[in-house]
Amino acid sequence: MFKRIIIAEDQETQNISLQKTLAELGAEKPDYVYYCDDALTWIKNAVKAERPYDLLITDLYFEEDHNPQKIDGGAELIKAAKEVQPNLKTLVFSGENRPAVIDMLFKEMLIDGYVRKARHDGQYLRLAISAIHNHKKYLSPDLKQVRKENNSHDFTDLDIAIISQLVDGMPQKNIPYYLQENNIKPSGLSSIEKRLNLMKEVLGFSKNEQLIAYCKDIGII
Amino acid sequence: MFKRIIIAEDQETQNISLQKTLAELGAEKPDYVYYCDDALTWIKNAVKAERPYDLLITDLYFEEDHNPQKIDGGAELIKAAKEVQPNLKTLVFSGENRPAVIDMLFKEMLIDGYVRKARHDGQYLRLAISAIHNHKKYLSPDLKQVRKENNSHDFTDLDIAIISQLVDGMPQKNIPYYLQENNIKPSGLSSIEKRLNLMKEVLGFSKNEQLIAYCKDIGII
DNA sequence: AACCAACTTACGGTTTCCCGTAATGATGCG
DNA sequence: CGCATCATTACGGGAAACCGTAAGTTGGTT
Repeated sequence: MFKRIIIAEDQETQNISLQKTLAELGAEKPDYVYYCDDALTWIKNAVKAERPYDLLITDLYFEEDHNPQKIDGGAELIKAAKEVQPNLKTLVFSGENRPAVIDMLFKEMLIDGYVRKARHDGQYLRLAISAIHNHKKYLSPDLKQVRKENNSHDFTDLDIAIISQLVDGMPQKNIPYYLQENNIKPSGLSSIEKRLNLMKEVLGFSKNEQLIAYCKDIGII
Repeated sequence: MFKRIIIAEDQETQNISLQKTLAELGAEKPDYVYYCDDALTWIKNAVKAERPYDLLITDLYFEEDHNPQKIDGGAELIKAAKEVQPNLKTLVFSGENRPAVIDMLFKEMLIDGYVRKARHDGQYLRLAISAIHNHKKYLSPDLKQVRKENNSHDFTDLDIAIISQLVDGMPQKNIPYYLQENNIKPSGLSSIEKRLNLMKEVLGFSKNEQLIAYCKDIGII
C-alpha cells in the first residue's frame, strides 16, 4: 500500500471521510490540506526532503475565500505538482460528471484515477487506490453510464464561446468581432446563426432562452 | 444533546463523515440511510414504536439508480416526514447555494437549519445542531454573504410566469394568450415587454439570455 | 492547374422583438 | 359626477434576429 499520501480537499467533512477511508485501507496517516497552494508547498518540501509523496488525492474545484490562491483548482495543482515531481500518482475526487472534463484530465493531465463524489464513492475510492497502486488507471463506474445516456449535442469551443457571449449580453450581430479578436475560426454572422440553429434543432428547442437554460442545467456555462 | 438522529444522505463518504461529526458532538450513534424512501420508513416505524427521532439530517438531491424511489429528494422527504411526525426537527445539508431554493426551505418546509457543503461545513454542522437543540434556526454563514450581495429584483408571479414561458420556448408574442388562460392579471404584450425591461434594467442586463442565466443561477426556475 | 466537396460567408426578405408614445381602463377623492 | 393618477393596453417605426439561398474559400485529389 502507499506509504505517503497527500489530500487536497477544501470541504471539511469530505476531508475527514477521505482520511478515514484511507485509514481503513491500511495506508499510513495521510497529510491533508484545505488549499491548493498548501498542497504544492507540501509536495515541494517533501521532494526537497527526499521523502516524496506517492499519491495526490485532490478535488477539482475549490471555493474562494479570504485566502487568495495562486493555484486555482485541482487541474492546475496536478500540472504544477507534476512539474516538481513527474512520477507522482494522482487521483481526482470530485462531483464533476461531464465527460469532456474528465476525458481532458486523463488525456492531458495524465491522471491515474477519477472517482466521482456519488453514492458508492467510498467503495470506489478503495478500488481506485488499489488499482493505482498496481499501476493501473481507474474510473468510477457511475461515469461510464452517463457517457452512454448522454445522446446530446457535443458542444464545441465555438458553441461555448457563442453562448457565453450571449449570456454576457453581447448582441448576436456583434459576436463576429469578438470571435475574430480571439482567433476563433468560423466567425461570420451566418456561421453563428447556423451554429445556434444546429444546437437548438438537435436539442428540440426553438428559442435561445431554452438553450441558455439547458446549458445552465448541464453546467457547460 | 439529541438522543435519536436519522441521516439521509446517498453519498457514502459524506454519510460516514456525518456520523463521525455527530459522534464527536456526543450524540448517540445515529441511524443512517442512503435512500429517501428508507428514511421515511424508519421515521414511520420509530413513531409507531413510540421512539420517534429528534432530528432528521438530509441532503436535498439524491442520485437515481436501479432502486426506484417514491420520494424524489430532501424537500419531499421533509414534507412526508412532517406529516407523520410534525414536531420532527430538520437540518438540511446540501451543496445547494441558490438563495431562492434555501428561502423556500425555511419558509415553506419550515426547516430548522441549513448547512452548505463547503469549506467549514463540519464546524457549521456542530453549530447548527447545537442551535437547533436550543430551538433556534441556523443558516451557515457562507450563505448569508450571498444574500447581502444580492441586491436583486423581487420577482413576482408574473415575472416568473413570463420567464418560464420563454424557457419553455414560447415566443414572446404568444405569451399573452398563455397568461389569459391562466388568469394572470396583466396579460398584454406591452405589459410583458415592460416587465422584461424592468427586470433587465434593475439587474443591468440588456438581453433575455442574461436574464435567463441569472434566474438559473439564483434558482427561481 | 483544374476540379470537387465541404465549409464559410454574404445577402435579401420575413418575422419577431424592442421601445417610445398615445389611447384606454381602473381606482380614489373632493 | 368630474377629475387626477396610475396601471394596462394598443399602435407604429426601427432594430435585431431568423431563414433560405447564393456566392465565396479552403483543402485535398487527379
